[in-house]
Order: sequence, then structure tokens, then C-alpha cells
Amino acid sequence: MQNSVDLQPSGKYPRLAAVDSNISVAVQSSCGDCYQHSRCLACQLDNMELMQFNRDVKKPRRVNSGSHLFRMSDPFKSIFTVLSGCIKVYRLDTEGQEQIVGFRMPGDLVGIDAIGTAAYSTSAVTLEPSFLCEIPYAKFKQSSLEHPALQHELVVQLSKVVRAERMHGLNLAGTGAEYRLARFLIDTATQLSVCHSGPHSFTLSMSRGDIANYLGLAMETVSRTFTQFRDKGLISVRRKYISIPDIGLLENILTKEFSMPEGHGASVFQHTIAANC
Amino acid sequence: MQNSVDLQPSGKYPRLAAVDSNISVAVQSSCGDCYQHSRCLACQLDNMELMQFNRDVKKPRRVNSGSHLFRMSDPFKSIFTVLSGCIKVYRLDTEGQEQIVGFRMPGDLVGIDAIGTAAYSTSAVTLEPSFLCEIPYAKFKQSSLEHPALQHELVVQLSKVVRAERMHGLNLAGTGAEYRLARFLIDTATQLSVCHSGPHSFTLSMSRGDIANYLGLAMETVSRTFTQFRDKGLISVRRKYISIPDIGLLENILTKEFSMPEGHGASVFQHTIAANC
DNA sequence: CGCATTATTGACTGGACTCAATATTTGTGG
DNA sequence: CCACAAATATTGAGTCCAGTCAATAATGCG
Repeated sequence: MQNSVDLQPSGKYPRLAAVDSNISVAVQSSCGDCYQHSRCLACQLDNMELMQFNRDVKKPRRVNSGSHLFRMSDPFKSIFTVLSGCIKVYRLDTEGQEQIVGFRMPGDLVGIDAIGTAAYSTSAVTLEPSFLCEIPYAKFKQSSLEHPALQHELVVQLSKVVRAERMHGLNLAGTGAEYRLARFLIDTATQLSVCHSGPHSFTLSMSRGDIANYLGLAMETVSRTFTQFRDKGLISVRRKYISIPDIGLLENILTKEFSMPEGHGASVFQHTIAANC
Repeated sequence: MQNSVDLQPSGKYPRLAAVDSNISVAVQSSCGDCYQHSRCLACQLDNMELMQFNRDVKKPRRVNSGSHLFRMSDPFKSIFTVLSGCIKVYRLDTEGQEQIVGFRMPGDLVGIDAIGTAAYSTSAVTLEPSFLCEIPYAKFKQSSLEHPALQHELVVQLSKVVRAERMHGLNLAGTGAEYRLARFLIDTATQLSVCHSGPHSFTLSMSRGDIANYLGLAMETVSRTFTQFRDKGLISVRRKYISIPDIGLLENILTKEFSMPEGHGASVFQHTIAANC
């Protein structure tokens, strides 16, 4: 129930994904040099503003696997930017069952939806050792009074999150298992790699059960669909290590014949990967 | 492709729901007297600010059924507050299939998620004659530079929308047909009526197909589930007119045994109906 | 009044879930 | 470092919920 990041609370959630390391440097130094600066709330600040933001607001840190950034109904204090690693965002329903809201990866913001409420509406836990940048909201808000760019960027990021959540809902509403998993793999590959169309490979830090929960499927269905994709030559799967030789082939799954009900079909919504692409 | 509200474009979408009329008065007069003021972006303004907002920003209007407030990829210009009526928000996927994002009812904001982008990412059409208040974003933004309360309220509303979209996604991911429809009826009843726990009755202005699309079901399943609820005495249905004698009975559907996969269960998330409750 | 749209109901099918057994990994302690 | 235990994944068999196809009924509109 502690408010700030706790190191190794429940001894679960192992594994270390194949994400670029040596980010620690960027983390320690100025926002301007940061790996994920272009996708952070501070991205619109000029040099002077950035210096102040860097000094007064941001709090970069490294956290172990299994650390909770916050838990549901903890008082809302901070937003986090993910620099590396992976964070599972989830909530517990009335029966105490876990409902997975999503997985936050480099460039994502965590906790932004708690603004305007007293407490976080979800929990957030690292699935692997991660670098984060904590942005205490009180300080951010204060700073944003002087820097309208901060306010505006917050609004922009929030509306982007709305669109992302919506697309996930539409995918769940209109598609079957193959489509959902293909979309999940493509989105994950796109976010983890620099944008390109060639082969992708990465390590999923979440379990099959987590993926299933997130996609509204049974764990067994996820597993079966993985092997099905493998048999079709679309991906190679070895436990949590995924490799996609040609992402274009996988995208073929996202076509009408793989949709489900009365033709609710694909969706090309771009998660609008910020600058550098 | 026009930017502003068009009257009767495609001659579809009939019906007039049982919602309080004579709101036109409130619409014509000041924000402070408005029926939905407590849920509008201007809700935090003081009297002086409100006067200015009333004069410079808001543009109330009445629109016929079947009018598009905007269409996907129209340039983003305004946010709308729904005072009465019902608006269908939807998008077209790559195959041109309609995907229904949601139905906006009195107190809801429409188009808020387009902020920070050049164009609307959805279309919005009235399903019945409606009163709306248009808030041109350029003016709003300008006004908000002087009135931080406006900025803050925008952020608060956006984060609320994030949570609402999320809950819908979680419902789709974790539940079966009965659960989804029960949730839909309860949410709709709650929003249309003043908050109370007794009987509710209202007219749905959307078709069974629309409901099905939104809930990720087949139209036939929606129809069957309606009659099933009727046979259980939970509701009475006559075409689009719904009546819920005891909403508590319907809420019993939202319990574990009606969930679907590995126990993803109910959800008590409050859509946090603003003040007056 | 009759056609077009929308809703209901039935019969059948199928995709995904459940239950269950097995295989693979990971973690722990001797 | 190995063996065992616990957790996670895979695979198979059978079932069921919800989708599809199709016919009928009820409304709404011209």
C-alpha cells in the first residue's frame, strides 16, 4: 500500500527482455539527451524550460522486476514515463480477479488517466527490470502554469491514450483470436523496434495468461494460435522469444476473412509513433 | 465532408426518444443556467469567466436526427456537449465496415479525443433530434490561457474518457453476452435518469444492430438476450422502449457466474456521474 | 396500402472455452 | 550442480456459447 516505488514486493514476475540497455546514461543526464524525450510530456519544452523541468520535476530511476509503481486506490501522485522495460497495468474486479488493461513499453506514459481523481484506478507492476522517469504531478502542474507547452502536451498525450484504448476495444469487439493475437504481435513489434518493415524479434516479458487476459481469450487459445502462426511460417516462437521474419505476412491476418462477426473488420489506426519515424 | 453540422445529410436514423424537452430555453440562455452545466467543460468557471465563455466560446444549437456533427478525417474544429438526444460515434475500418465507438448522451462530450490531431478520428451522427453546445477548440484554447480552470477541466474530462473507454474494453474482454447487455442497459439507464435505484424506463434510439456492433455481438444475440431478460422478468421490452422495474435485479447479472473466460469478472467502476447525484 | 427496414425466432455450425494430461522451464534446497 | 517441486506452456478431447443462415413478424415510410 506504499505510495512510491517498492523494490521486489511480491517475489514474482521474472525475466529480462531483449531491449537496448545502456540507457542508464540518458536517464542520469538531461531530458534533452533522453532516449524517449520525443515521446515524453516534456517534449515540447525549449532548452531553458527543459533545464528547469530536468531539475525540478523529473525523477529518473531504475526498478527491479516485480516492483509496483502504484496500486489501485493508492493516492495519485505521479505519472511515469517508461524508458525501458515493460509494465503491466491491471485492475482487480469485484471478485478480485485480475483484469489486464495493457502493457506499457518504452515511450509510454503510465498513470496519466488518474489525473483529476484522488487515487489511481489501476495497479502498475514491472514485468522486468525497467528504467522509468517519475513525474510528480503536483510539481508538473505547478510548472505547467508557467509553461503552457506542458499543459498542451498533457492534453495531446491524453487524447492519444483515449484513441489507443478505443482501438483496443474495437479490436475486441470485432475480431477473432487470430486477428487479436496478430494485432498484438504487430503492435508490440512496432513499439519495441525502431520503425521498419523487415524482420523483428523480441522477448515478451508477460505470460501467456497475461496476453490471454488482455486479449479476452483463454490462455490455451493464445498458445494454440501461437503454434498455428508458427506452422504457417508467420513467426517463430520459443517460449517468450518471438521472431517475425516478415511483418507484412503477419499483417495479412488483419484482413476481412479473419474478422469475426458481421464483418467488423480491420483497423489501420496508427498509434502515431511520435517523431523519429 | 463539410466541417460544421449538416442538417439531414443521409436520410436515415429516425426516432425521437423520451428525453426531457424544453431545454431550448437553457440552451439559449447562460451557461450557468444550463441543464448540463455541471458536466460541461465550463463547469469550474466563476460567474465572470462564465459570462465571457458564454459570449465568446459556446455555440448552442438544435440539430435534427441524422445530422453529422463531423465525419472521420474532417479537420478538427470543435468539441460538443450533448444537452439532450443521442449521438452515435463510429468509424469505418479498412473494409469500410462501421465500428461503433459509443453512444453519447446528455452530459457527454463529443470529439474531445481529436485534440492534438488535425482531424477527427471518428464520425458522429445524431440518432434523434438533439440539443448540442458546440465549443470551437481554437476559442476554447485561447480562453483557457487566461482561465487555468478551463485547461484543468479539459484534462479531467479527458482522463475520465480514458477510464470509460478502458472499462468498455475490459467488459468486452472478460464477459459474455448477458453480462454485456446488462451492463449496457444499466449504464444507459443510469445516464438517462437522475440517479436513483428504483424503476427506470427509456427509449433507445439506436438499432439492435448498433447495440450489437458496439457490444461485439451479433444482432440476433442481442435480440435473443433481450427476450431472455424479459422472460426472466428483469426488463420489459417493446421494440426500442425499455423499462427496468428493478435495476437491482438486473445488476445480479453482473456477477461472477455470468462472466466468461477464466473468471474475468464484474467491474464496479463508477462512471463518476458528476455533481448533482 | 404495400414495400423496405428492422426485429424476432429457429435450426445448425463452429470457434473458442473447459477440463485434463503432458511437457517444458524456472526456482529451491540439499 | 543436480534433483525435485512449482509454475508455465503445450496439446488433446469434448462441450457450449454465440455466430451464420434463413424464414417470419412487426414497424415505419412513401
